Amino acid sequence: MVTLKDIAERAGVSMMTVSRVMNGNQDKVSEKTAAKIRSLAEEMEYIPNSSARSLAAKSSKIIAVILRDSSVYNPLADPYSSTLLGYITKEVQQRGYYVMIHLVQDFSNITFSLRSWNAEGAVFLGVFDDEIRHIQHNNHIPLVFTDSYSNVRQLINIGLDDYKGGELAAGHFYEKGHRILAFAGPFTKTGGVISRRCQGFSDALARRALTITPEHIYDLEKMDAEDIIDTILDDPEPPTGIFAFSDEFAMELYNAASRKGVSIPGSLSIIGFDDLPVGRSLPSPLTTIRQDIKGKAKEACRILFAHIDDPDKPSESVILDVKLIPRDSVKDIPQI
Amino acid sequence: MVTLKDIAERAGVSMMTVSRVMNGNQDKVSEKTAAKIRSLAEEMEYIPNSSARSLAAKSSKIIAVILRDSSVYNPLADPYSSTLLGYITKEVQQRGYYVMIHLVQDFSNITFSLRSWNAEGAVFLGVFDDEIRHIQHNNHIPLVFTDSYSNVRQLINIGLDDYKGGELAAGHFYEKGHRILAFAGPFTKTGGVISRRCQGFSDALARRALTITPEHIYDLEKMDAEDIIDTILDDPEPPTGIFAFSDEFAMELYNAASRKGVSIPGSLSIIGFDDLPVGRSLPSPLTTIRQDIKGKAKEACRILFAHIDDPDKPSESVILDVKLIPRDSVKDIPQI
DNA sequence: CTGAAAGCGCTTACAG
DNA sequence: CTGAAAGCGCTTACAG
Repeated sequence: MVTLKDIAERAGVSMMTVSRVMNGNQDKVSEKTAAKIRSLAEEMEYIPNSSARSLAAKSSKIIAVILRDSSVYNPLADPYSSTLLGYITKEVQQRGYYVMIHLVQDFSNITFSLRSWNAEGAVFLGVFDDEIRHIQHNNHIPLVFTDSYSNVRQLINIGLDDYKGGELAAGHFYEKGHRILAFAGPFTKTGGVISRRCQGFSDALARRALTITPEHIYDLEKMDAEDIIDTILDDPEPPTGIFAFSDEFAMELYNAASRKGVSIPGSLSIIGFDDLPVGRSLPSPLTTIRQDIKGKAKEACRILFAHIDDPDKPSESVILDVKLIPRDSVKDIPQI
Repeated sequence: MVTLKDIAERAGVSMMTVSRVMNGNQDKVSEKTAAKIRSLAEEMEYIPNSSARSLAAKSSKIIAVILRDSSVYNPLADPYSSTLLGYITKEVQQRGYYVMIHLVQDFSNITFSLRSWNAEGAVFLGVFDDEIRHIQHNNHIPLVFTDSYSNVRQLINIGLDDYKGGELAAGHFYEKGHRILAFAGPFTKTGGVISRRCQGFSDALARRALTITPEHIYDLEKMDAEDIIDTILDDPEPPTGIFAFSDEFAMELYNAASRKGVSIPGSLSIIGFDDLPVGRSLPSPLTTIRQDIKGKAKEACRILFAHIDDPDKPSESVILDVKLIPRDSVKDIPQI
């Protein structure tokens, strides 16, 4: 293993000079010496030891990305989370930092890992509302949350205008002539995000003198796509349109409907959320609320690194816009 | 920050004794001292410094997971890769190790990262046939490849019986009365895996006196799902069944067909590969070749850690079995 | 069963 | 522009 010392000896300088050159502090080294050291480093295939740097400089260049784990579920099987993780990793690597993944069930562990590796920052995917306070209290590095709704002040969060997403869906259904609507999402699990989408949806309907009845709010903690279609089939006043909390679930609904002979959008219209590639390829391409996942990753990392550079920067949250993407999964119902 | 030294002082022992207790080498420490140290460590919220341990012991507890990156594509948007990554991460964490992700375009970089962090092992996702030799030459830690076909001896690879997968698909189509078949997959990109699936498919057909014509091998580097359906629609002797290289693409085909009024399996039958959840929820649930992604992750990690424990262990490769899962996307064509 | 010494490869904080 | 000294928090390899 080639070390700074080896290079220093062959260059006839001290370790410090080599260290300075390797770290790009070359304003303080003569260009001649610097060039010599650089070529020597290349020739000798010098690779700096990250552990040693981390120990001495207290700067690890490690960013932890933390996802909620469960014993039954693989968190990276969710396309939204894994896509976001992919973009975040790209952003982090581009800055010369490294990503360590942590799948956690319990948050007492996370402090251990963060501190043990002296992580310089962390990004949390998924919803961790309850634990935010606790996590922030124990970790004094920049912490970026995504999709969190929390009362904690001094929070860095990259979120979406979920409420507006709900409004857009309601508006679109309304314009297309739909009057009885439903919402489907997992209510307990994903916390704030889902309830905001539902709230925006129902408020926007209320403004148009429409109400979404409690029976038309399908809780995915209690039923799946097939159950929903069955329920609709038995419903004396069935909804003509459903707003699904995600494209992935919209697709499940779509397929469950097809299986049971309910045509989309003929008998039932659907609006999804996310605008994942899968929606575009459905037989009737999915009308959806688009969010910019890549943009979310970029913002998360921009803010994260701004805080790493300047720890005293006041915390800043970003709410990204969402957009209605009308495609073919919502039927046009002429009003008499 | 609490260090070994702090605990040692309060316990009235040397750092070495504390170190031994923290690392579980307690056979060499009196139970009384050990208990005292353990409770002190807990009280003081001691968290070992991984960088220091890594530097001193030359054991980092870091496993690198390496995926091929591209400037246009997000490798974690692929459900197979991200699912596998998730399971691998669970396995690694369970053993008290840490996962660092590396998305790489060029393999000269990977040696840098591996060495810099003193990674104890690496798992490669995706296909890296050409570069395997080079990677192995530069890195002398356990390296586990997945889905690789390579001539390199001394290779640790966790693969699948892709050829058999092709045979199973062919056999199933044949039994169901199909006589003109097609294959769809990206030929240049994914290297060996795809061509083995295709070869198994075509060989098994040949054994039944059927040939798959070159025009019926659709290369996804040159066309997409819609193009394939168009081609079939214009085909004087169209295939009645397509074997798609992945469930994800099978779903795209499925939807493209529906959009163009080609009913599945009425006019066109499809067999996928992987058995991802998405296939099960299609209107006609997808017949597919199942692979055990979780099992692949478990095997990869089992072998990886076996080699970390014993570096002289001879390299061992595993070929996991695949299985036909008949569902509803293949039509029964009665033979006259 | 326990400890003193040396060292892992780097950086910080000086001094010149 | 350059370097000698001290130290980051741990483990290895002894010695007793």
